[in-house]
Amino acid sequence: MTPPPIKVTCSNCNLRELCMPTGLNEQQLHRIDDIVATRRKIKRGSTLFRNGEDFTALYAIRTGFFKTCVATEDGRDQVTGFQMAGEIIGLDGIVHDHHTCDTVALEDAEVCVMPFDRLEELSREVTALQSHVHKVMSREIVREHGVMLLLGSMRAEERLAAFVLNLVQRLHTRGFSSSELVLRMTREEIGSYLGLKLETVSRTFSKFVEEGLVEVKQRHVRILDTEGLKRIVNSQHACE
Amino acid sequence: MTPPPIKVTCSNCNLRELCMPTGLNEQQLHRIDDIVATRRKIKRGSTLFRNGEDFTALYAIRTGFFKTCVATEDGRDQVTGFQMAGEIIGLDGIVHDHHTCDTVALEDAEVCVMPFDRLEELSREVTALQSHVHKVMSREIVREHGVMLLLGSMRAEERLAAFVLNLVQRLHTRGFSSSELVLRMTREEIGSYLGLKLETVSRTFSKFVEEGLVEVKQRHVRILDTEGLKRIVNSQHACE
DNA sequence: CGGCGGATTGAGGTCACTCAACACAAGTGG
DNA sequence: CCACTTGTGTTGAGTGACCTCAATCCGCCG
Repeated sequence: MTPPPIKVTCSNCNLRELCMPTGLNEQQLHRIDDIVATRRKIKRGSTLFRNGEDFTALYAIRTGFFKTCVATEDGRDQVTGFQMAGEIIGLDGIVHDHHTCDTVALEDAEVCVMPFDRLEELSREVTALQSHVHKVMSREIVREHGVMLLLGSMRAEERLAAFVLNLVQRLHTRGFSSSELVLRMTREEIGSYLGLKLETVSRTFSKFVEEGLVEVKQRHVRILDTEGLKRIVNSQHACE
Repeated sequence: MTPPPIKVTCSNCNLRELCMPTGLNEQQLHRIDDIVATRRKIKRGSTLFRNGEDFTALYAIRTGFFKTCVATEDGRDQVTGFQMAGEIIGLDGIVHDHHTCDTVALEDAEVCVMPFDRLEELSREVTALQSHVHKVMSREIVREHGVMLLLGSMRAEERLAAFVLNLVQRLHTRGFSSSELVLRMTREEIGSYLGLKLETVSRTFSKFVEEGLVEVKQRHVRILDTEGLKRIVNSQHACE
């Protein structure tokens, strides 16, 4: 069965700079430790929460990789984001006290459970925490603006280039290579996120390979020409 | 004989239910009046704030109609939303202390300026306000999920139908007709929001007219068959 | 080894785009 | 009052990017 919940502290977590406010004093840091009630492990393929479930907590990803997706009544669904270590998920649930999207682990994962009532309580007392919560939500809004721009005005090549660059950049800030990455999601999931069909994603990858921009072996991607990818992203009609 | 000037406050504002928390007691209500520092009038066509400007306040729309848009370096831009009375704008600015999008008045407008530091201060003391701020931000995140779904997986007719239904529904909750509306934006702005070209928007409107779903005379739209529009939105091709 | 999910590639179709002409309303100045 | 402009909206013809359908391939795992 599940092992007994392990008491963990933010104050000694190496992801602290990613998911918690910085510049706290000793006492504030210890108070923040109380926010994380438990950790929870999620097996690859299973959900952290589903559309319709009660909202009780935000989750900070400790390890692993997630996708979030929304669905229409008629069954279509749309991946709204991919999340990795240090990122916060569950913000969608605040407004109606239940979640409006599914969050699925794309590899075995572990999250810190932060009960939202406790988070609100403490952020009334610790200004830095309050500010942090606001910034986390605002960041998500800005991120989604970027996705809307991508979906609304870019062509396939631009979307995929932007996607790869974004992923590798985020991985880089987490200490990984800035030129190599392993995709944790299928072509279909990439396509759903980018508003493309999986075949188009595949073809576009192949085109990048032909042009010498990347090497692709299944889910392993090596970027050969970062600047070339950037040029694709911000030039509506690549003139070469 | 002009009536004595009535000080406009949140506590006697008829939009209170839309932009402020409900269920406050007398004392809390008066404290909230202090949030609104000033009001600001914005002429049609001019901006409330621009990408890059310092973030200092959120704005509650009292009257008028806005669009927000983001832009790429190479000049393309994307309308990320249309906002009307009672809605809150400026949330994008919180994360980096400066705004990352433009907000333009599509008709003469007036907003309540709510300095964000004061809002944070008061929401540390008034729980209902804190909760409200969180919900406003979460609502924006959920709204954007919906737009991503629209941009990522719907065809032109579905997008436009969803757009019109959304607009008229929001107008209806503000006391306007649920079957008639005046578009405050151009076809091009609608297209930018929906990820379509203006010609496609125009053609799709014409198609709706042919099918007897709506009447369109320039920017005046009368909905003849709400159910028909809804059917277009969630069952265009429900085969998967 | 065979089966299976995921990825690639090809051929053909279609929806939305591009380019272009025209319509229409409101405003401006003669 | 009209001619002219300007901004906006409509419509048509042709094109192209992406989709659909289908076959095949690859890596993984029992």
